[in-house]
Amino acid sequence: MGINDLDTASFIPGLSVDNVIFGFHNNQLKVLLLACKDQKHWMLPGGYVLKTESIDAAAERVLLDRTGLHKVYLQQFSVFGDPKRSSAQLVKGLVKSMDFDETLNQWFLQRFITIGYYALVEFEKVKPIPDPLSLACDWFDIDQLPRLIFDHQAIIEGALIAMRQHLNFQPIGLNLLPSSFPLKSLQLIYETILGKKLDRPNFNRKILSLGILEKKEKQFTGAAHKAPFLYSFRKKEYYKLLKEGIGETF
Amino acid sequence: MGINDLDTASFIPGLSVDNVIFGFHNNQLKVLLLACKDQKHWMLPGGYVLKTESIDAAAERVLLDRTGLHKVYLQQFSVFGDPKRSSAQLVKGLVKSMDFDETLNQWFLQRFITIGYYALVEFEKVKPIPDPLSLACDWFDIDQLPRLIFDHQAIIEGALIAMRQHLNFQPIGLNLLPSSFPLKSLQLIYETILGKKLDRPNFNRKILSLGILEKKEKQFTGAAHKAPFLYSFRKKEYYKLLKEGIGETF
DNA sequence: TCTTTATTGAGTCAAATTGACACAATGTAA
DNA sequence: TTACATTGTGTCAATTTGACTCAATAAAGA
Repeated sequence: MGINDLDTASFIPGLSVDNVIFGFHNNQLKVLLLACKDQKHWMLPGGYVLKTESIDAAAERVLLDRTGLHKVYLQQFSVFGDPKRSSAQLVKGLVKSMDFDETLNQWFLQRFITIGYYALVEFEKVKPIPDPLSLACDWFDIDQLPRLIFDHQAIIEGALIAMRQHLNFQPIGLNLLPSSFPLKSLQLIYETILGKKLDRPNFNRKILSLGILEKKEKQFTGAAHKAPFLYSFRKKEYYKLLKEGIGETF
Repeated sequence: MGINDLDTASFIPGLSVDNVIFGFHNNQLKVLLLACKDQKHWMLPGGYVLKTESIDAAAERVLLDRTGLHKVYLQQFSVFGDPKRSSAQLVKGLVKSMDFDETLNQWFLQRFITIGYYALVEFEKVKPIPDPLSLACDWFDIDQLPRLIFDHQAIIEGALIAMRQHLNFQPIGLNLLPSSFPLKSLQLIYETILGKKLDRPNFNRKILSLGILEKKEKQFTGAAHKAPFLYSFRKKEYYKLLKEGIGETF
């Protein structure tokens, strides 16, 4: 699809969705980003909402285009609606670096309200696909993000904060990890999201006591130490617990 | 302001905000609603976003218009963007019962995406004010809601679910209660939001152990039983705890 | 005035959970 | 054969929870 084939007339004007796509790899939480054609900024994979489409469907569509993944865990978490969230200057620079016709220029220069979603995907299953507006599509460590366009840095931070608050209500670990995984991976996800270290024996004891994990065979990783057991989620039990909120005392 | 003075040109088309305004009175959680002019439905106080205004500011403006309150606790919780969320039939009926000019008819017939906010207000301070599009403005018990327009029932339910998940992160009790209050009121708020009964002695023990409440004088209510002590929030300590999330073990 | 009633404040106690550790087990590399 | 990094398991005191009692008290009724 060429750039100028973007059929702006079929989209709701002034509204976009942006996806913060999280994956877990090499013991690190990662975010999928697109390289702007100005060669200076990166941006979140985002898109527009068709006039007949639900916003959730729009977010799914964007995710499919960028990752090739269907049926991925997607959670709307916040709307970003500051009138100055996209600096007019930056937009003009970006638009100039593209090869837009007049209609498209107008489209990109309008004020956008964007709906933030975070997506949790299994890293290994993703084949990053750049879109016609970008040069590349790549994963970044959550704590080593490049310079981002507009308020996209704030959107990513918002997603992390939202995840922290959702940790006991949404199946976050389940969707980031492959079907079987060592406990340490789950612990690292919790640590990254909560932004603090957890005691390993205590973490294991607690997570196992919830009865949502099933022990599987050992994994021989080739690393110079004892091989860990693998676990998988007992989905039914996990979802049941999440309904009430895990470990909510009140 | 007359109905046809609504200056649609200055608003972002297709976008609205709806406020679920909660108050606590007579030991009940209540929601502020407006009566539609079709005499059949009630609706959430909502409004549109000015082209130069942030969405948060729009929600504040609506709240001020309806309650007369400034600086109220407002929390965005979800976007409702199903293309069929407002039945075309119902809209036509409503529009007919009004006295709109053609521009306004068009305005109301378009597809709207609405951003849901919940507001927590001190019941006693509110003087409900109907708007030009409605017949009345009144409080309803959360468990005795009237017939509501569009997806407003779902929006209210969404607000409650969001509050349940925010209970340990947002100052929910503080904003619903007057500056001093008996512990039982706070307990009732927790019970309503969580949808379950709590043991009084245990609730008191736990909430007091957090160190966020300050004991004040006794209150003589005129009721036929022992007068309860009043408490007020120690805001600084409360906010400090909320940053980490109250009672989050992981 | 005495009793009844509803509700509050405070306390008990066994069971469960948490936090802070120690220590042995085990795949690879030196 | 040893060293090393990391895993599985265990301990234990301190704290918290859940399920209760029970006395205190403000007003209403007898």
